[in-house]
Amino acid sequence: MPDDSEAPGKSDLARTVDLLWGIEAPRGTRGPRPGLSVEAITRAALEIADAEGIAALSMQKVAKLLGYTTMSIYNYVPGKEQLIELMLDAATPPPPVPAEGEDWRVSLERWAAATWELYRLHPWSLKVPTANPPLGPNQLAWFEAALAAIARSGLSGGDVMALGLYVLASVRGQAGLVLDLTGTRDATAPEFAEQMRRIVDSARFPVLHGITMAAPEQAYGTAAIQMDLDFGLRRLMDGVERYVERRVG
Amino acid sequence: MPDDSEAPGKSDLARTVDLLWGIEAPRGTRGPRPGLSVEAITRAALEIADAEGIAALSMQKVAKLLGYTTMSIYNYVPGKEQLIELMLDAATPPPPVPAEGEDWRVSLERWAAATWELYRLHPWSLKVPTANPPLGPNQLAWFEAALAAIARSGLSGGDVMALGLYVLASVRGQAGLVLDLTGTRDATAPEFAEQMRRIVDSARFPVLHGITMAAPEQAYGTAAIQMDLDFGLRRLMDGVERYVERRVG
DNA sequence: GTAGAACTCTGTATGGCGTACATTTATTGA
DNA sequence: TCAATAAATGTACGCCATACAGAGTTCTAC
Repeated sequence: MPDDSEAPGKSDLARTVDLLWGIEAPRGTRGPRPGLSVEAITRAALEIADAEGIAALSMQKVAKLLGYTTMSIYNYVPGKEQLIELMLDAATPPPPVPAEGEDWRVSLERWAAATWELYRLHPWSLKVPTANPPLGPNQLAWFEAALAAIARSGLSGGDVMALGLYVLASVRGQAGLVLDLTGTRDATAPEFAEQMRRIVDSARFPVLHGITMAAPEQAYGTAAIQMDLDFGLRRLMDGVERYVERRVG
Repeated sequence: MPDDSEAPGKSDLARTVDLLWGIEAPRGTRGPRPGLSVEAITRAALEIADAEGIAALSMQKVAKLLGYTTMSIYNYVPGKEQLIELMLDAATPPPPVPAEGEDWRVSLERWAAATWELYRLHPWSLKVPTANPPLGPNQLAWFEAALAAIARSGLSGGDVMALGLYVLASVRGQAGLVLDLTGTRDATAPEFAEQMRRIVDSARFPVLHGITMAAPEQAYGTAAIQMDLDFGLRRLMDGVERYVERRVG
């Protein structure tokens, strides 16, 4: 692979974007045929992260899985951080396609559920040390799908973006909270509930106490929080409708 | 410090909770007076993370900052993971106190703004590799404050928790997205906008294209996203009011 | 008063990590 | 055929978390 600082003044961000979009400096014909590829490396890394978590991902493991030495990876990917950004984009499938004439609320709910599922499949993606916002083609397409649904609600430009970010953020946040709870290991929820009971005294945390004592396991199970997400999203969309009605009427 | 596996069957989670709440096995009187403390160690670690980010936090740096050897830290804290959980709780101040008779919406908005500010002050806290949900006294008190505000909206038990988690999640999520944008370094936003312009073509991403081309810098600035958060939260609360009215009326 | 238990702290060592750099090997255009 | 180019390897550095052994300090039990 040729020198990838083709335009010497190119920023890290720009180079990352090139990589994500497969914009490569044209490679010369001399030298040995490359045995690896950015795609193969990304796939291998993804496999490791999905199976063992992001903490277990190392350049050495990726290389070993592919049958090469560690340093050969660096012929294709500038470093671990960029590899992770490639992984994030590769883990994002095409977004759900709304049916013809589907209500915007249904589309958005489906989108949120699909996003949730995505984070469930790739829990590491929430804990990833990244400095850049999502700029890969798949991640952009995913977000575009949310915006397209929201645009059908009657909101205008800036508000569409605002709501899109809000919904994305809330799903991410919920997923993060739940994954903290369930972690890789399953069934920590009961133990968590037990600790809650130990700690949450009624004087200091009256509201929390009331809810926790009533039904702790239920309040903290994965299923419960999935329902919380639906509840919040529905209230949010109710509010949007009211907002649109008021602006129009 | 005495053997901390006092009750041998104690789980990791239980031991972490003990640590967070300062429940220590009573320390014997023999041996040298301890020169360090859990608090001092936590404070030092917090200082490093706030200044240099979580990636720069190492046990060696904490120890050096305190003038001790690396391993002496392990007399007070079982490992790095638990230290991070201590840091998370230590970074959480007492929550804002609502004025007498304050509207629940105002309380919740204030709470959300304060939470936002908290993440702005300690950006590392969003990227932290943690397996446990927040169980420290300060983090619980913070969340209790949100629940207390929401409880005044007229929602009932389970719905209060659902909405509390939803709002917390959305603030966390928004903060995470913004911190990806601005990072530690400031003013990546314009460069980000430039890359967006390069990539977002109108055929593939029509909605995103429309918004981005209209006012890219504005759409991605920190201030803008802060306003997005307010917008989303208001729509959410509108929806809650409608929900409560319907259930009551 | 003193032996030794209990405790803190240090020193050393292990195995892992990301990646810089120099070298070897394979391929091809001149 | 040979210099250029690129892929792949080997070696090395400095960092990391933490296990373990031992040194030094303080108090309890006798």
